[in-house]
Amino acid sequence: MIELRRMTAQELKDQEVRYNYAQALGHRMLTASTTQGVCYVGFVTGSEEEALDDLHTRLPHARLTPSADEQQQRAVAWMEGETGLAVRLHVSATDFQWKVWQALLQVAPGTTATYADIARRIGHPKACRAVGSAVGQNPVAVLIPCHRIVRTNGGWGGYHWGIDIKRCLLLRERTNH
DNA sequence: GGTGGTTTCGTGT
DNA sequence: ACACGAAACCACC
Repeated sequence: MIELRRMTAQELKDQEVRYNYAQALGHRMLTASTTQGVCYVGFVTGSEEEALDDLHTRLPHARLTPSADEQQQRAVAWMEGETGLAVRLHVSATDFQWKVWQALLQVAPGTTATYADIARRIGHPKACRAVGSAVGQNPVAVLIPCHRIVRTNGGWGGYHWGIDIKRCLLLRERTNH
């Protein structure tokens, strides 16, 4: 069970964020959290510093401290298949991004949806391109399954952390479900 | 089946 | 006000 909680503008402005590196899905990952929940999950595709840069880009006002906590550990366990635990997410979003990310949570494991599907589902049937942008800005990889969104014409679409990782995630889910 | 130009809309500047 | 996307559509070859 994934609980999605939205940061207020005030929370975004002055935020204590703890971050920690972990191993999941056969990759090195970076997780981060506020006192309210997990605010970032990303793949470490290069150096740890580069991964931290990506986190800092998404939360420019956060005060980053290296530290682990229970919500981060739950997120990692969830990715490894322990989906019984509740994981609380705490993310900053525009109204449009909020609708898109909630729609992503409705896409079941082992299945995919297209950018146009998501556009229809949130009531903006022509905003497929804007949906693409919003999907790409998802700060919580895997738990908010932006990797399950593909192109109408059958293409893979893109992936913030590299198309190879997206393919791995989809192939893995396809065989496990 | 593949390519290229056009449409479309939320964001960051 | 303007340019840019993790897109889609249509025409044309």
